[in-house]
Amino acid sequence: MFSIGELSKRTKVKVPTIRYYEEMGLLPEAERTSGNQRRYNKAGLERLSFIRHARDLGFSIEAISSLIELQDHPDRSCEAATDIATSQLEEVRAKIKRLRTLEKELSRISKGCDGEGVSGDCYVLASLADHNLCDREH
Amino acid sequence: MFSIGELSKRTKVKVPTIRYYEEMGLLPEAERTSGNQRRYNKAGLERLSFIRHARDLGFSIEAISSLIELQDHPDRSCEAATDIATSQLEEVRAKIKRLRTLEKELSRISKGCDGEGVSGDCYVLASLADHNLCDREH
DNA sequence: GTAATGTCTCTAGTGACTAGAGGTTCAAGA
DNA sequence: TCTTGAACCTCTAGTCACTAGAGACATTAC
Repeated sequence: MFSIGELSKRTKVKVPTIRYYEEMGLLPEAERTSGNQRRYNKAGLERLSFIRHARDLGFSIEAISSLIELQDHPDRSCEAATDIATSQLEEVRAKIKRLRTLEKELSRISKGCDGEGVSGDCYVLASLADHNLCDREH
Repeated sequence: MFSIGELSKRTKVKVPTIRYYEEMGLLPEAERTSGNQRRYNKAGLERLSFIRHARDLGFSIEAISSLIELQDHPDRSCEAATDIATSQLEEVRAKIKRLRTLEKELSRISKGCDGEGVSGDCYVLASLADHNLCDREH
């Protein structure tokens, strides 16, 4: 059994974040010492690692809730889990696509001004003011 | 002179968002009718278009504040503007990089399970539980 | 025994909006 | 001129996933 600080060190999840996950129902309510401090065991460590890994991959708290629910019932169909992962993948792909468009446009705009003139002549500011100076939709 | 609803239609920025921008100081306080309703002119339309364009490109409210400040002083050096644009570009590139890593990992994980088994055997859930099943850092 | 560190709960703040309540003003038609 | 209905006003609270801070209590090391 170890403290919340120790759990934090091992998982690299900050202490207030651990308490937050407990409040959100991602972590079960922890056991307590006589002085009311939380104590964790290996199961707690594994669950928090799971959460942290899923968060790192961009899953929402809600999605992680569903994934944990499934993990706790190994006999259920895992269709929901693969659905969640697939839609997360699609979201990531959509974000990449959008960011790539932004990147091209920002890169073009940035190159238009070396920052050595005055703002009245600045191509960056002019581009933002007038959408027609843009190459593509964004 | 036209109403906030008309401005909203022309810029495709929602009415409450326009009021929010005013509160944040991005838009100057609008003129009012005797009945206290906001009225805008061409200058207001142009400024809001500028803001919307910058937001679409991912600039923060704070960054836009600085850009507007420069726009209002055409005689100042535009170095700050190019700096802001460049760092926005770098941020976008960093995000893309991270998302690409996530995409690869999520794609690999998703392919590991067709969703037809039970969750006890699900590769998606197993991968999340055990970081060692991952190909790379993320 | 004492001091330092860790932990507790609670409230409020972040960014960029969005939603809703409850009330007022405007523009158009009768 | 009157009425109706849409648009507008302010204010508060909610979103997401935390983060910061206050003030009090617990634990650990010496």
